[in-house]
Amino acid sequence: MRGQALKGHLDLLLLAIIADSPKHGYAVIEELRTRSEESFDLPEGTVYPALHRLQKAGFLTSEWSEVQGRRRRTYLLTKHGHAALSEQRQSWDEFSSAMGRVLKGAPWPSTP
Amino acid sequence: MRGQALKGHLDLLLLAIIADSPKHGYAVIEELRTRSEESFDLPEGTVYPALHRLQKAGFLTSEWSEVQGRRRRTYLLTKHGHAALSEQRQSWDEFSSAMGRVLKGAPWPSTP
DNA sequence: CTTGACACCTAGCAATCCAAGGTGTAGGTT
DNA sequence: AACCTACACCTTGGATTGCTAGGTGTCAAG
Repeated sequence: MRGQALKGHLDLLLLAIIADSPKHGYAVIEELRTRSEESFDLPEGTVYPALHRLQKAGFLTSEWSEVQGRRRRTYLLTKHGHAALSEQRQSWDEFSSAMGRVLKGAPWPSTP
Repeated sequence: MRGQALKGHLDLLLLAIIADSPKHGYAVIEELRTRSEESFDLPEGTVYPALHRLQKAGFLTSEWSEVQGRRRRTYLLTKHGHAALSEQRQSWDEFSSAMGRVLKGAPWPSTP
C-alpha cells in the first residue's frame, strides 16, 4: 500500500541494493518491495530510466544474459558506484537527522 | 555547510515550523537553518514559492503587517494545514523507516 | 488462446528546487 | 553623499526527477 514520493533518494536505494548483490532491473523492483515491506512499490517507468541514468553516470555497468528465453540486463557497481554509495549513505544520514531535529520542534519557546 | 537536496519534504518542514509558531518567510528560513544546525540553508527562491503553494493549497493563511518600516507576511496553519502536517509527519516516518530497512541490507544471503 | 508473470524499453507530462534576477527599507560605515 | 549589509518580499526560467502510459516479447498455466 502506498507508492509515490521517494523523491530524490531513489539512486541511493538502487545503489544499495545492487551493491549487496548484482541484480537485473525487474529483480531490483522486487527486492525493493520486499525489503521495504511493501512501502516501495516502484513502477518500471521509474526504475529503468534511473538505472540507465546511473550507468551513464558511471556508477553501474551492465551485462546482458539470457535465462529461459528471457533476456536480462544485470547491473553491478563500479568503483565510482561504491564511492557514490557511501557518499549518499552519509548524506542521507545527515539529511534524516536534520529532518529529525526540525520536526522535534523549537527548543526554546517552551523551556521554563 | 551544505544546502541543496531536501527533495520533496520541504512542505513538511515548513508546516512543522509554522505550526510551532506563526512566522514570516524570512524568519522561517532562519529557523530552518538554526534548528537543522546549518544543514538546511534554503534560498529564498525555494521558500517563498513553497509558502505560496501551501497557502494556495489551503494549508496556510497569511497576514500582512509592518514592523519598523518593513512589510511582513506572516503565515499560520489552517485546520487543513494541521491535518496535512500530521499526515505528512506520519508518511515521513514510514518513508524513513522504509529507507532504513532497505539500506540495512539483504537479510537472507548471509543467514546461516 | 488468453491471461498473467517475467523482462525490457521510451516519450512526455507534472512537479519541484534553485539560481538569478528584481524591488524596497533601515542602519551603519566610509 | 555614497555605499554596504541585513532585512523582507517577489518572479522567471532551467534542470532534474518520478511516473503515467504506452510499446515489445517470452513462457507457463488455465
